[in-house]
Amino acid sequence: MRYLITSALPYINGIKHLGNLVGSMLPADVYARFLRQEGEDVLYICATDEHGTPAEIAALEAELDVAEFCTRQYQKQKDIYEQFGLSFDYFGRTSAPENHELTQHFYQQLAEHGFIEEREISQIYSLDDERFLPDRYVTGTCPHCGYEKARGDQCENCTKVLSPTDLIDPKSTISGSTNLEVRSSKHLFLLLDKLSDEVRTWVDAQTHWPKLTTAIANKWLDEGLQSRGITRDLSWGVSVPAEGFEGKVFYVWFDAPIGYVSATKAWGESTGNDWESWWKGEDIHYTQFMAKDNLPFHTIMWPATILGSREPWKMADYIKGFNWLNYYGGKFSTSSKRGVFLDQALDIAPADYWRYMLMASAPESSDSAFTWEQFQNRVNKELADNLGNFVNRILKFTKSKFGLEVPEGGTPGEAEAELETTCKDLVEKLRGHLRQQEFRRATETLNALWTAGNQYIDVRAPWSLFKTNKDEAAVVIRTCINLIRLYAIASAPFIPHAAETLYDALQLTDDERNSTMAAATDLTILAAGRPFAVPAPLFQKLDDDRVAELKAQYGGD
RNA sequence: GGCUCAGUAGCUCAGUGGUAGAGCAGGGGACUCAUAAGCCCUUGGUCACGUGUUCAAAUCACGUCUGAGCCA
Repeated sequence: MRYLITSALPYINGIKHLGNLVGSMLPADVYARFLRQEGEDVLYICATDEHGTPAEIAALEAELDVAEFCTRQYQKQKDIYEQFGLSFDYFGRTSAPENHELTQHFYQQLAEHGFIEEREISQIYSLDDERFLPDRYVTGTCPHCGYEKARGDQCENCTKVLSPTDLIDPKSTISGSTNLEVRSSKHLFLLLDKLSDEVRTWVDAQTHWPKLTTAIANKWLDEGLQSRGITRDLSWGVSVPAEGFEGKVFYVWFDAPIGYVSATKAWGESTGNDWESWWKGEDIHYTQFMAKDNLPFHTIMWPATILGSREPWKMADYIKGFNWLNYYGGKFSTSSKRGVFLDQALDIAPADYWRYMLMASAPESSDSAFTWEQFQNRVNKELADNLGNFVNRILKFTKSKFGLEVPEGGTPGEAEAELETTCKDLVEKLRGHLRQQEFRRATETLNALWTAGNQYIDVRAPWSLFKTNKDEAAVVIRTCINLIRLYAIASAPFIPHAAETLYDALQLTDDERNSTMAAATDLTILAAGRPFAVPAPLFQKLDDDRVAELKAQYGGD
């Protein structure tokens, strides 16, 4: 079995926030790292989603050509994800040639099998902007309540749904121009209604999906699928290979999921691997990660595209959907700049702190809250006190009493056997949770594993044994140093940078680093006489003053 | 307006028919190797409210209230 993993494609228009990270890329990365460690064949693919009006608008604001804008933003996002330790096998772009080619291919397949229809639709055209405007890019006075900044899709004041032609004194959000007119043009529609039964059959067969995923899929199916436009009058995007559609492109929702396939193709071409077998092989288990707003696209629209293509592309075996991570009661929001963005996060604390904290409070079963106090609490109590301090107390004690080598003498006894049993049980639990992608439970189990070491050392009290029975103390220390290796390996999917620091401190060989966590529960592998170093404390605590400062700076209350 | 989800300990959240749970916070204790960390013990709940189904309800049904979100 090979494991294909994708996380929802981050949109190109700006740096993402913690809410984006926790719901897609981070859990996918933890899962990918875990499976690789288990010796599985893994391919983890992601890409930036680059087409659509918001990208064009953002480029205008930045006074850049849209292609240039996207290239810069792509590089920025890619750098940040690397700093967060996201281990993509390939991080592509939907603007890449492979995606143009495959999008046109999917379209042609759909057209050939009768799932595409041409229709005439009316849209607002801005003469000064020289472009069609999506409904929400037109503002004006609401005919119902008189609110002057009502959007063309809905009035935010009275919540009535509008169409842009309802607005009094409509103008372009982009330029403020009032020089608007209604123009009709031809567009292509994907006949989702004709694919509805096939999609439902597929959804019904997915008995192991999380409740949230199934609920959203069924809701869409029960309401009845409508055909959806897949083209737009824009220049930035994948051109439409059909007569009379010159100058039009595919709508972003159509070409974005194809980015999973096309980025895999780009990976294959750049590494000389057989990319197609990952999408058409029989031995593939495919998992998708995303936040709940993306579930309709991945449970309905994208599967319909694949089914309608009449080609054997791999469909998701498991779709892990996440709820929202809220920031003090409201949503994180890119457009209203609310919450903590990834570049800011890295200025505040190292990546591992965020990785751990976010996975420990991942919004798996319902929306969950981010607060600075909770961040402080998890970092201080769990990372610094439970794990970091354990490493520090062992290595410092060993250095001062025995020197910088694993001490010799004595033989493991009953307490060591008991500890090993506890570790084996907890590691099996942890592996189970990770296999099931239960990330909060996984971090709880990881904490229990760290606690087991603190319990062991407190019961054995090598600081007392050292005075009466040096050999016994040496046994405890050897066991604890092996425990540190187990901790590094078991924690590595969550906190890879800290794990690396521990590998280096223990001066592990490549083989000793690349062990499975199950094999690392043997607490006698690192034998007497091995050298080690004492690293600086693994995690720095956040004090109350710092938290108050962050709350003030980021508006948490 | 329709729909979905949520309401469980001071806080954050687990828990889908069988004696209410975890972490943190609070209280007490023994220890001292360590980033005053760790370990042991412990206080704390009318499971939003009401009615019903059941031998048995946090859990199922209906209704109400509150909050969040989605859709038209």
